[in-house]
Amino acid sequence: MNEYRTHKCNELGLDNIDNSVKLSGWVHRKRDHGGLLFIDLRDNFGLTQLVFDPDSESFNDAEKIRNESVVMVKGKVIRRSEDAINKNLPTGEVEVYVKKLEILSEAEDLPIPVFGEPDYPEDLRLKYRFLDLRRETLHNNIILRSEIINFIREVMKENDFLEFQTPILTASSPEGARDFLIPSRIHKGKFYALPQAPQQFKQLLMASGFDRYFQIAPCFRDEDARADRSPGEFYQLDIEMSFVTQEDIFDTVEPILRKIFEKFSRDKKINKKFPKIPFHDSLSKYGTDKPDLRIPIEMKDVTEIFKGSGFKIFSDSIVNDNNVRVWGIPAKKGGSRAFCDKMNSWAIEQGQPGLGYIIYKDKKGVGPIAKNIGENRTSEIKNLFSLDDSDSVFFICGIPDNFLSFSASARKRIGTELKLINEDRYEFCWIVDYPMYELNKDTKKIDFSHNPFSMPKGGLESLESLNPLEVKAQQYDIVCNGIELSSGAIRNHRPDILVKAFEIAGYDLKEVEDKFGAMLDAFKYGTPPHGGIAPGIDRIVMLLADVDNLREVIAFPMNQQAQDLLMNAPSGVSEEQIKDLGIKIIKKKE
RNA sequence: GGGGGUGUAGCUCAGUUGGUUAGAGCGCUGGCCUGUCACGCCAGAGGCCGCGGGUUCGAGUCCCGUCACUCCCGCCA
Repeated sequence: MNEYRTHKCNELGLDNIDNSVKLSGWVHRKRDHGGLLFIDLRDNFGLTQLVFDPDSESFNDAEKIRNESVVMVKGKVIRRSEDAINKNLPTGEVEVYVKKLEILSEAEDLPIPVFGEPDYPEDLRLKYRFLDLRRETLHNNIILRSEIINFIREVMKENDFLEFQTPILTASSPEGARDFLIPSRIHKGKFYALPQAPQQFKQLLMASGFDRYFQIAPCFRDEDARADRSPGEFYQLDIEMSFVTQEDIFDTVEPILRKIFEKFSRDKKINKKFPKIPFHDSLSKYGTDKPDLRIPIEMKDVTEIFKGSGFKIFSDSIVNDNNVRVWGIPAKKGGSRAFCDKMNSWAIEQGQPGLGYIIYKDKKGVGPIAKNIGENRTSEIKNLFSLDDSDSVFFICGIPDNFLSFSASARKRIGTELKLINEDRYEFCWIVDYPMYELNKDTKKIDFSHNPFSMPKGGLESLESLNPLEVKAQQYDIVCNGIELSSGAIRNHRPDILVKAFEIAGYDLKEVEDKFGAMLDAFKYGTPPHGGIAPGIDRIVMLLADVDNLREVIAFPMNQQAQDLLMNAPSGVSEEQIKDLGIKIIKKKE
């Protein structure tokens, strides 16, 4: 092949017997028998076993070399004897008898081992990320990521999307997350911001007549991290389309996502048609707008059944406050005292008063609640949830807004504990009909609940005639296995409707012109109806790599405190640099 | 900003009711070993028990504080 190798480390087989070959790679593992020495040589592609015996001139070098050193060997491919074949290795039928070994780069003692990839603390893995990245699992995840992105480009191109680049240094925008700011040297006292998403740019590209846009877009938000949220930066498959309705976007994006998942999912199945679940239905069935549909549990409102019943804790609350609801969470095969008590103590740990339940056995319901509400109501509940002997049902009572997130985690907990989750599936759904506005709990003012640039359902008319909290947006999310992949919307491309929409949220015309002048301007000179979506690339790869942490699919991630332990960012800078920018550091006092 | 978890050898972890010299496996170093592929066997080095303070005759162990990492809440149009 070249000066360093004739073959890669996954290539040699019986066809190459007696060939003289050259291989280069890392010393993965040594097995030294004194009179005979084996080295597994590793490169990006695979492993090949090297053999040395004391006759080889390089035997001494090979004995001394440390793991993870980079070497080049010259030798002859020989057939392994029948009992020495390693079936786990694609090259396991042969080995290379080494005549010459040259050390290209010697490794010191390793701070983290590559071979066997034992668990190591994450801060060490991040500090020595280049070693961590050599380890098989992470190495393969990053290769998978590359292949997925490559395939995405192919599929997008097939669907007539053009790929664009948009600015990284742009202007701060008032809505949304905290911006990363870059001080301007030329315009002292002014700042660029890193884009939270290329939202306005992609809409401007539609105004510029490009019809279909996509970008593997870096997005920057200065917010705190989660396991499924990197601090600082992440990538979106950013999509925008002209002359489309919400349905057109579903019809385009759903097959694209299915294609990507089918290609890379190995053995997991994808649901055939992504159900469209209205936001409010999702909340009342699953307690969240990112439901994990692998859990076959749907909650139901059972307030009417408890009203006037003998279970005073619930029936009194219902009478005292119109907004109080009782929800039931069915638990198939959860009808054991041990399980229900376990759930109850878990609920108490979560700061709840408890988690009441009915267990069904011998054709009837048992437990304190069943006793208090009587046989009729107990069997009404049984029928409502189609329950049977050895099933149970849990109850949550209160104001839904307050218990929503608890109900969602209870549902998830029940599903996990009873092993009801089907791990072999990707269950996608669309969440639709998001409310346009919501009431800010602190200020009691009306806020945009999601993207302020979404087109309200019913256009100007509904903004003018409906209670703002009733207005739905042409806004949607796509969710897979309980992970929100993306939000999207049909955009509000009409200046009159846009101004009205902002007016309702308390912005006057001048503010809108100030902050979104370019877009508002563009809309004045002929802009097609358009909309889009932006699925998170990191999360897609995370799902496909079947890991539960984003750092397992990002080559050089930051830790949870938003530090890059490898490059040592963020770091201090010189007085000179600070002065140049015309800014001052306020020292934190101890 | 708040809450939970963790912190003992390079790593993973054990360490009894507060009681002598803090252990094991992996890794590392040295030695032996011609068919291993998680090679094997023998020996050795390696510890501020995260850090600071307190209680006690005595603290890895109890108390207070603090730091680091991680998970979650807030936040993420």
